[in-house]
Parts: sequence; structure tokens; C-alpha cells
Amino acid sequence: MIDVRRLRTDLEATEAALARKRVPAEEVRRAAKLDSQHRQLATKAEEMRSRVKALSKQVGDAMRAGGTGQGGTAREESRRAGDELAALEQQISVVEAQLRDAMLRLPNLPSQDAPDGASEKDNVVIRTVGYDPDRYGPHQRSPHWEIGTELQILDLERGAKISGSMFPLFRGQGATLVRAHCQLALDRNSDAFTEVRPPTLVRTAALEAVGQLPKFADDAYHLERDDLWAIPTAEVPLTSMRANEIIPEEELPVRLMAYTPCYRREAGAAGRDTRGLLRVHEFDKVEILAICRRDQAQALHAELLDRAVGSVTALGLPYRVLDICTGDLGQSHARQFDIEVYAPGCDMWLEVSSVSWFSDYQARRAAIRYRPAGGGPVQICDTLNGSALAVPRIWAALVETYRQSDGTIELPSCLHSYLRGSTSITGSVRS
RNA sequence: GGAGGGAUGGCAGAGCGGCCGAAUGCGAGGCUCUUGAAAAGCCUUGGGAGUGCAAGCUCCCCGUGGGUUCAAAUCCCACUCCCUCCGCCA
Repeated sequence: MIDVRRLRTDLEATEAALARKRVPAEEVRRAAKLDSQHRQLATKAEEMRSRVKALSKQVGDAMRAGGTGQGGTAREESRRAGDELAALEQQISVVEAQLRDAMLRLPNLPSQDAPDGASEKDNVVIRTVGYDPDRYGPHQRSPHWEIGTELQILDLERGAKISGSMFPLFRGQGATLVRAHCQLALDRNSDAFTEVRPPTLVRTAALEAVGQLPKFADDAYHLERDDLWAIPTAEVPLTSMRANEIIPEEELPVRLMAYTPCYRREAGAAGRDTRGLLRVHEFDKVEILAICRRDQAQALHAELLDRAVGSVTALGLPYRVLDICTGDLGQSHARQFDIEVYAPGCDMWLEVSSVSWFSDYQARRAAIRYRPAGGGPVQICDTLNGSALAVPRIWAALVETYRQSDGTIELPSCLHSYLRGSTSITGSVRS
């Protein structure tokens, strides 16, 4: 969340900054009001508590001096003060809960550099690489769901039979290709990132830390019985790994990566992009993440973007990079770049990576701080993360792009070793 | 799933309902002594909040949340996590 103190010292500036994210000013002011209310009550309660303590001490002293029956007046007074205190605390807990909820729901301030805009239509294409609509032959204009069925490497019907629609089932070389993508992405980043295999079912606190809860509960799968949530991205467990820790400055930046399955209900997207692999409830992804000082964030953001672009380039896919405008920026995001690859078969740009800087928004929620090497107060960290590679859409673009006129798929060389030496997908799979 | 045991500061480890935000040891930092180092001695050493120009003052935190009490690290209840044993199991 954002720093409450901003609401006291820079209310108007905060309102203005959040207005860029189309947050109504009332929401900000409501939080500010709750905060001042809370402080007022808390100050009163502190005075009261201080009195109770002092009086209790008197009672104790009197009893030690004169035996058990002593301290009558002070005891009575303290009891009365204690009752008042209890009533105050009652009020405080109500205000506190409201304030907390209001703060958790306020989105992060957008970076100065993020372009203004109302919706995704206003995202800025920073660059487009390798895209030439005339270079594709007719054999590359089949959508991946048709190719997948033809080669028996994708079986959406059977996936649906098991789990419902939007739960894809890969098979044969198609399944191996999924795994190959993950291995490739992990290997490409192993020079600088520590691989983690985290749990994928997490507590509420973990989802709260990244900003997913309380606002977007409908988008996540929840296991009622055990009160656990299926992660929508590895960002969730990786961020919470360091929650409530004070990291020595020398350890920064912390660099982590993880391959995990990701689960999304896609509640708000019913009926959109439902064909094939364009939008699915469960998919594999390799995430890279950094925890750092504020002054390291910008360079790391650029590096994460480079690395994400690197995977796409290695696979030889045309792509473009979008600078996400304030109106389309996520709740926790200060600045965000998306990478889209071009899929010729369905003739669409597919979002395959989102590389984001959260400033201290997530770290404050998760209480991830660092201790400056030169002394001084503990500081809140910045967090960043990005998809190094998200499988199904890349899989789709790859299959469409590399389809040959005979219907087989010629694989880019960087994948050969991950497919047990295969250089192509021919569909000659055993059932 | 069953039976026990535990959770205290960076770590180890005391703690009688009041004098405990917390002994002691280790570690870390600073200083003194020394040509330098070691040893020794002295001092410092958690996080968070409020208020104040500041020095400061006040409050909260002994796994988490409730309760009892004039007063809770200490008593009671619930939960979480860890350990040991039994059972089950990839």
C-alpha cells in the first residue's frame, strides 16, 4: 500500500497522482479521514493507558508497603480509567479495520514516467521488432487450435472433459514443448537468478501482500476448506518469501526466479478470447523477480524487460513492447511494460509478458525492509517482477509461426536440446 | 489422523502476576590501552506508532487473536507454526 503519511502531508498531490489511475478523490479523502480519526482516538487511548499504568503501579507499591488490602482509591480510579480505555479501544478497532481496508484498496501511485491514458487503447507501443505481415505464407495462417488438433499435440476437448473449458491439455511433443519452454527460460536466467520451487497454494496474507486481495478475490481460485488460494503467478510466493524480514543491504538486490503453474478464474473475461490457448485457467510460467533499493529499481526494471524480450527473441518471434498507460496500470503497479508476440495463425498480438515495477507498494504490505549498511533507519524495499516466459501463448505463436507447408512444425534451434534432439514436430505421436 | 513437547531480542538462553522491553552469554559496532594486532577494559547494539522545530515525551510489540485482573512475557481459551513418537501415504 501507499504510505499513510502521504495522506497527511501531501493529500492533494496524492489525489492528483491517483486520479491518473482514475481513482475518485473521495476514496483518497475517505482514507485520510479515517486516518486522522484513528490517530485522534489512538492518542486519547494512549493517555488513558498511561494513566492506568501509573495507577496500577501505585496499587502495587501500596500493597507491598502495607499488605494485601491496600491501594483502594487508586485501584478504583484505575478500574474506571480501564473501562474508559476498553470503550476507546473498541472504537479504535472498528476505525482501524476500516482504515486498513481503505488503504489496502487504494492502488499504487503511478510513476511519473508512465504515460497518461484512460484504457488499454492508450498504451504506447515503444517498439516493434521483426514484424512483417507480408512475410507469412498461407500455411502460417492456421490458428494453433487447428494445428494442435491436426498434429495431436493439443487436445482441448479432453482438457474440457477433465476440468472444463479453458483447461488445456497438451500431449506428445506438445507437452514436451511446454516443458521445453520452461527449461529454456530458467536456463537463460540462471546466470543471475536463484531458482525457487515455491508452494503454489498460499495463505490469504500472501495474496494480500502483492495487491491481489482484498479487491480481486473473484479472480483467484480459493480452497474453502483449507482457506488456501491457488497462485495466479509465482510473483505471489516469491514476494512473500521475504515477508516480514529485514534484509541486510549487502544482499540486495535479491534475485529470484521460479517455474510454477498459474491459476486464474478469469471471472471478468467470460466470453473473451476463449478460443484455443488465448485465455486459460491454468498455465505454466517462469517468473523473474527482484527485491531492491529504490535507486536500483530503474536499472533492474530495464534488465528484467531485456531478459523477457530475450526469450522471445531467442525463439525468433516478432514482438512489440508496450508502455502501459495509467488507466490500464494494475492496482500495485507504478510502471509496467508488456511484451506482445505476433501470432500469424490467429492474426493477433498476444500478451506474453508483463514486466512491472511496484515501487514500495508491495513491500510495504509485505513488510519487506532492508537495513542500510552504513547505519540509519530500516528502509522499505522496492519490488519488481516479470514473466520470463508464459507458456501457452508463446506455444501458440510458435506453432503458428513455424508451421511448414507440409503441416509439420520446424523448431527454432534453441529448443532442440530440450525436445530430446527433435528439430521438428511431425505429429507422429503414439496415442 | 492420534499422543506428547515447544515458540522470548541477530543467535543462545533466564524470567516470581507488579521493581521486565526484558537477566546472562555469544555475536556485531564504537572507544581506551598498543608501533600494529591480540588480550583486557568501558560503552552501544530490536521493530513499529503518536507528538514536538528539536532535545525529548508517550504508547504498542515476548508466535497470533481473545479473556481474567487495578496490573499479564508470566494465569485462562482459541488458532498458527515447529519438534518427537505412532498411524497413513507419493
